[in-house]
Amino acid sequence: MPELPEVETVRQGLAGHLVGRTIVVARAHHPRVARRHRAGGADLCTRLAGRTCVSVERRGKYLWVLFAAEGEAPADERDVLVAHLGMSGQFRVSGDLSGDLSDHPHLRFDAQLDDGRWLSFLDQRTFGGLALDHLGPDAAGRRAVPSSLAHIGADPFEPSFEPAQVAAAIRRRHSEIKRVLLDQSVVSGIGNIYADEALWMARVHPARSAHRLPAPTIRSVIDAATDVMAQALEQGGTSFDALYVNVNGESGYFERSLAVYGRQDEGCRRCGAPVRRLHFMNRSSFVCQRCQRPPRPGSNEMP
DNA sequence: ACGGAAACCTGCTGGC
DNA sequence: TGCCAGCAGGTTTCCG
Repeated sequence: MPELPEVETVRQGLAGHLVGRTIVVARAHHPRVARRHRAGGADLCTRLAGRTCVSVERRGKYLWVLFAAEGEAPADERDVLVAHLGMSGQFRVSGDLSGDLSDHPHLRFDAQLDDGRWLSFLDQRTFGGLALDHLGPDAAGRRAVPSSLAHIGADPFEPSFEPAQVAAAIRRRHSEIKRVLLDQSVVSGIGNIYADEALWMARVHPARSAHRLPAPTIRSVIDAATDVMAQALEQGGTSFDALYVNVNGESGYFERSLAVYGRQDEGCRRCGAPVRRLHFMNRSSFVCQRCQRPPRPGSNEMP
């Protein structure tokens, strides 16, 4: 569910409530919420108690809370709480529209803060999760990120993101362009919705070979992805239903702006031809078949 | 290295 | 009304 704009909306909301706050007590309510924390949920909660939040950061679809140093850990090795929302994760802060969540059927974790508020993590499908980690250098050596995220590439909103370099990396892949866009190690933050929107904007069919696309075309796909995610962020992200909401329990409004995603058999907003739904990589892709021409079978498109 | 499929989950929708 | 298949915005892992 949540892609970069939705996760960034959550990050901003969390930062407003968590920075400067200390965790009084933490509780895990479902075993899967801490499955990435090797020592388990009880250990996670014990270690979180007493920690003070310094900042909330993000790369791609991952969030992390940076804690104030305990002892003499160097600044670039500090402890963090890493979070991923998976398909249906939500962070909520009490005092918002949601009221008391302690009996919510999807409550997986919560923590009381020193201002009396509760931070709650709800997750219907339990693909999301939390883990304690520490900072370390990323693969490019450009930014301190949680050690478990070292393999994730920079996202388009990071200062270290170099569109030309990323375009070249994409072009080296002998794979379909949509598959490469969804590979978080190349560029992070893009999911199924914004991949389809970016490819539509750039008039590129998702099954085209990344290797055979002209460099300027790949660049235009990257620029389109950046633009569409920036526009979505301005509107608080994309919400189809109550599964995606910000920390106050409110929906985003970008759904009404989507050009192709979820618009099967409706008219392309550019040329009016019907939007088609393709089954691709075990998921759905939405394309305008007039604007986005498929690779010709005889073109040696996928060598 | 690449493509495909399955795994991890719950819940909703639509067809019969 | 009930049942079942299909589907959902993500990531990881295995297999050929």
